[in-house]
Amino acid sequence: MVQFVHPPRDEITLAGVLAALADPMRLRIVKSLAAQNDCMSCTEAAPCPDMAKSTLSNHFRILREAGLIRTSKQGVQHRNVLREEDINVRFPKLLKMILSYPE
Amino acid sequence: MVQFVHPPRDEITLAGVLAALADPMRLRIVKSLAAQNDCMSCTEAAPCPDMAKSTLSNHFRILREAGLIRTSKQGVQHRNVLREEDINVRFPKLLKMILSYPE
DNA sequence: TTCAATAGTTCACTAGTATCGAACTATCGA
DNA sequence: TCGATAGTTCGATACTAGTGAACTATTGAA
Repeated sequence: MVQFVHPPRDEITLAGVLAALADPMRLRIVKSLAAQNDCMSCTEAAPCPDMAKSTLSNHFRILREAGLIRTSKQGVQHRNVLREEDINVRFPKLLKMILSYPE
Repeated sequence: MVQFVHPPRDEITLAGVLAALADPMRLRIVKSLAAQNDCMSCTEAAPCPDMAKSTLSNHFRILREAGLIRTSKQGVQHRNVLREEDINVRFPKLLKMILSYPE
C-alpha cells in the first residue's frame, strides 16, 4: 500500500516551493491543476504525453513533498489537487503571481 | 582575465530565477543585496562566514547566469548588484514578493 | 475466481550538479 | 618585487533527475 507524504502547512518552506516550481514541467502541472480548479489524475495533468511514467511520478512526488499538491487514491487513479489555500496562507500571493506569468 | 556572463533581460527565464532563489544561501545573498540597495563584494554578501570560497563563488555564478545579479570588477573585488529593474520588467512584483517572506 | 488492462510506484542505472579543499589568477600596497 | 587579498578554476566525492523495466493495486470482463 502506497503511503503519501504531505507536509503540514507550517512545514512548507519557501525553498521547497520555489525548487518545486523551478522545473518547467512541474510548473505546467501546477498550472493545469490551477486552471482545472479540481482534482486531476497524474496522466490528466501530465505536461506532455510522451513523458516516462516514472519521470511523471517523480515530478508528482516532488510537488507533493514540497506541499504544493495533495494526492489521494480513488480507485485505480491518484487524484491530485493544488494546496492553494495552504500555500496562500504560508506565502500570500506567491502562487497566483508565479502562475500569472506566461511561458 | 575573467569574463562574466550576464543574460540580456529578455533571456531571463522564470525557471532560472526560481531555481536560483530556491537555495536558502542564495536567497540570503539576494536579500543582503536588496537590503543594501548598492553593490557588495562577494565576501560582504556572503550568507555565512564559514562557507568555502569556491562554494560562494559558485552561488554568485548561478545568480549571475540566472540574471539576478550583475557583477563587475573593481580593483581586487567583484562588485555585485541586484538586477532589480530587469527582473521587475520581466516578472513584475516577483522579487519583492519573494523577498518579503521571513525565514 | 481468474486474468488482462490500467494507473502509478519502485528499482537500478546513467548523467548532471553541489560542495569542498587545493591550486591558480589578478590586483593592490608596501 | 613580494606578500596579502578576492575570486575563479580544478578534481574528487556525494547527491539528485530522467529513464526503462519490473512491480503493486484496482477494476472490469469472461
